[in-house]
Amino acid sequence: MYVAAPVNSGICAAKRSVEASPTPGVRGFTMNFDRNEEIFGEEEDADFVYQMISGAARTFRVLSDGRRQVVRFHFPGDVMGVERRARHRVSAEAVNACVVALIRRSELDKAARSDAATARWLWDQATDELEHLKDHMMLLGRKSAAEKVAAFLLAMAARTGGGAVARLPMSRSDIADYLGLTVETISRTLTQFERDGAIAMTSSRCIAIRRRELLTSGEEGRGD
Amino acid sequence: MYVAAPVNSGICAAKRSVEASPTPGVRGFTMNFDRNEEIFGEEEDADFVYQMISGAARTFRVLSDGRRQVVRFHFPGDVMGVERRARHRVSAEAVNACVVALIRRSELDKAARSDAATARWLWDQATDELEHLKDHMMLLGRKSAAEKVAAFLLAMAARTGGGAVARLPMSRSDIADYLGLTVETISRTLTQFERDGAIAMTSSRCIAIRRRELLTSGEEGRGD
DNA sequence: CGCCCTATTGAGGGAGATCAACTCGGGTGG
DNA sequence: CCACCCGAGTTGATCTCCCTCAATAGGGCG
Repeated sequence: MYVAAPVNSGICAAKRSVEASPTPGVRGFTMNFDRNEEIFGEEEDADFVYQMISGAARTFRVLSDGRRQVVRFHFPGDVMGVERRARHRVSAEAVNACVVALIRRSELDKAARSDAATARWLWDQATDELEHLKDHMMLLGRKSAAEKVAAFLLAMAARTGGGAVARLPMSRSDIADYLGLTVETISRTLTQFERDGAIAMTSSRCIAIRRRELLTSGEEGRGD
Repeated sequence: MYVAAPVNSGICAAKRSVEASPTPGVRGFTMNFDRNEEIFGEEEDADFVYQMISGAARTFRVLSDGRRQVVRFHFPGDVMGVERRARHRVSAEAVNACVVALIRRSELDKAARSDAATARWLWDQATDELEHLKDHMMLLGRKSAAEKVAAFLLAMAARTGGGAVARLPMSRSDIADYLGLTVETISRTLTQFERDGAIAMTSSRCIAIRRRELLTSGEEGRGD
């Protein structure tokens, strides 16, 4: 069950700073967010596109009864808030303290119309997300808990430390809502992986891959 | 909503025919496909973008052991095969006999660079699919079988016959692989809905919505 | 009419959820 | 420095929803 995180307001004044452009041809500014702070909300006007500079964030949707689905975790370089319509379709929160570059959508659109590199960048961001979501649909709809957790560990390991160690900035609850499972199942599955010798947990947020082959059954091996 | 111009069918012998453009500023040609025929395959070169003229199609991915996830059903006006990379990430098949317009990707890209309307059209297609996939992730990850089937029925009813009747061109197996369930569960859930008086099944492929309120619990009511 | 594919129904089992207790670890204040 | 506290994580017991396996019923087309 998702419970809204307390948001420390009142420090917004100092948080905004003029900054160099993280994207081709468009200037933006950065904001700092604390752990669990909202970056933007579902149904909010999609006036900005957000690019992660440092830290990690999650985008997600919540049902009226509190069930939550994490759509994606975002790391430095990743973009959030690219939408078709005037309003966001997901909410975004900081997983840990992070810095985010905000680019005004109107300026980005204008730049994209004249600058091919910006248009291309925007297109790549959208189609990159499409690919990710298609992959993740296969996982959500058709994979077992063990396969889900294994795939997640390998993906997290791939993006940090050369694939040998998965560092997890997010909580078990975040992982559960990302994989369509519960925290208990995440925990039990990791314990089982450790018993099998597939992984070693230095701490709950730092997991070494010991025997990759035990985690790769059901992998699709596209390797791009 | 894009409505297809009438296309002269019945010329299956010569499946390819030069045809007018379904998209702004780009000429394409159409092809006819029989039920269950492949339109394009995963890992095939993404040389074309495909627009449905008539009939229905499914895009999907398959794991090595045969598990299948249907990503989306496509109806007249919908586009398939918009990709970032050089190869398709999903396969597409005809659900029933259908006509599809093929637009060469290289020409579409060229047109998009010079023509704002084409660029806009391409962008809308991609972001439209993004929205759909985000909606569907919530369904796959966090909804019960009854909620999944109910949402599917309402979505299908919405696109045919003013929302009162859902006409289903696809099989139970297609629906199951779309919703992350089994055919048996689909069947049982529909039977239960009928017992509850929520629906009436004229035939297995034609379902009337009788008491919409019984199907809308857990709906998110965005209404756009 | 008979065939084959699709859909439905039934019985039983299992993967993962739920409910509950306990442990761990990091931060805070005395 | 240590006791305390509180959130995060783990573990256990039980339940249940949905899957699996199996048999039966339609329904379209030759």
